[in-house]
Amino acid sequence: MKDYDELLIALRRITRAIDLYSKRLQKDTRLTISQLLVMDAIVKIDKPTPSAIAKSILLSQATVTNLIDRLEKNGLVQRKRLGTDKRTINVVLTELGETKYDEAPELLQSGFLREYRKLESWEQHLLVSAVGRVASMMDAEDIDASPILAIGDIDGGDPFG
Amino acid sequence: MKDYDELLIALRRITRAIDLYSKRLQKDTRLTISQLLVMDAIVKIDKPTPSAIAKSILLSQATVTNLIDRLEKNGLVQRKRLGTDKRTINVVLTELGETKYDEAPELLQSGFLREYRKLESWEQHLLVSAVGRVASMMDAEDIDASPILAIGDIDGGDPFG
DNA sequence: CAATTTAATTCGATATCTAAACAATTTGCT
DNA sequence: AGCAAATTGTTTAGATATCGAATTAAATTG
Repeated sequence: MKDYDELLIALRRITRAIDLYSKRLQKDTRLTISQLLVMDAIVKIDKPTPSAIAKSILLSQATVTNLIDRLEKNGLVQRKRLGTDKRTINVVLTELGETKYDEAPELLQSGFLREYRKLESWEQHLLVSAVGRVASMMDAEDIDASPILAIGDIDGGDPFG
Repeated sequence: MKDYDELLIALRRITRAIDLYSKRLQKDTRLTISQLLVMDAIVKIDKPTPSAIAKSILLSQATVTNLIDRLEKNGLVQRKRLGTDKRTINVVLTELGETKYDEAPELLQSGFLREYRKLESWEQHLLVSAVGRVASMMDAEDIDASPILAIGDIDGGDPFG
């Protein structure tokens, strides 16, 4: 039993719940949470490029490319080269994309939102601030993050190539 | 701007931080967080079968099969049919697996743990309880979870308030 | 103009799920 | 007892998400 076991479990429950919700969304609407976030970013960012989208929703560029691929294949967005810099791509919603976006469901489980909205304002703030605190502690740059020492090399390979 | 945007962002930051840490672990030690959790379960459960492991670490059986495959391929665990019921499989650590398990790093980022351990006990409890609360609200069975309505209905909204 | 930087994509992994397939056991009914 | 039906344990198949590293193409710099 480690001192952080309970926290670890709670975090995994959350991660899993979000994943399962995303999969249910996909089944019902053909859109996952991540795909919806991309569409949301497209709507809200000025000239939405893949890199700008990635930055705004905290995903790697590679992941965003992948999500745009999928959205494009389903006819919800289009890639366009608009600017003078021919490397950059602008992503726009198609008409179908606009429609789906307007009809899009919430990004968190309805059961959760129902509960959340029942809370007193101070309780909501408490939760948000606690979760935000954990997030900050967790994604802070791990500066002394030299290799994790515990483990010797598994395959006996030469560490210096 | 939705009332839960901030929470959503914090949750995504956490999810991502965990994922990135898992990938770094994999690079350094050839083991991911999930794989370590499986090994942990094998050590702690009495006669560890895939289904018992799945239940104990909150993953689907299919995912656990996948993780065991990988651990087995790397020589860390073995599948054995021990009981009278020939359907069930027991998973055991190999000698190498034992060694790696003993040397295994923490399951949360060292930076996080450092911060976390600096907190007063009451603060730790506050965080754990807040995160736990969110987890409960999130993975509660969404009973009325008939299809997600938002899509294409929009004629008067939530039938139950 | 060569070298470097930047934007995007491709590549190769892993994790994760549901649904379907398979195998072995248990149950139920005659 | 005997066999079909239902259940249970595991794996397979087919998706998506996600990343870092390598690649490609275009722009910038020296």
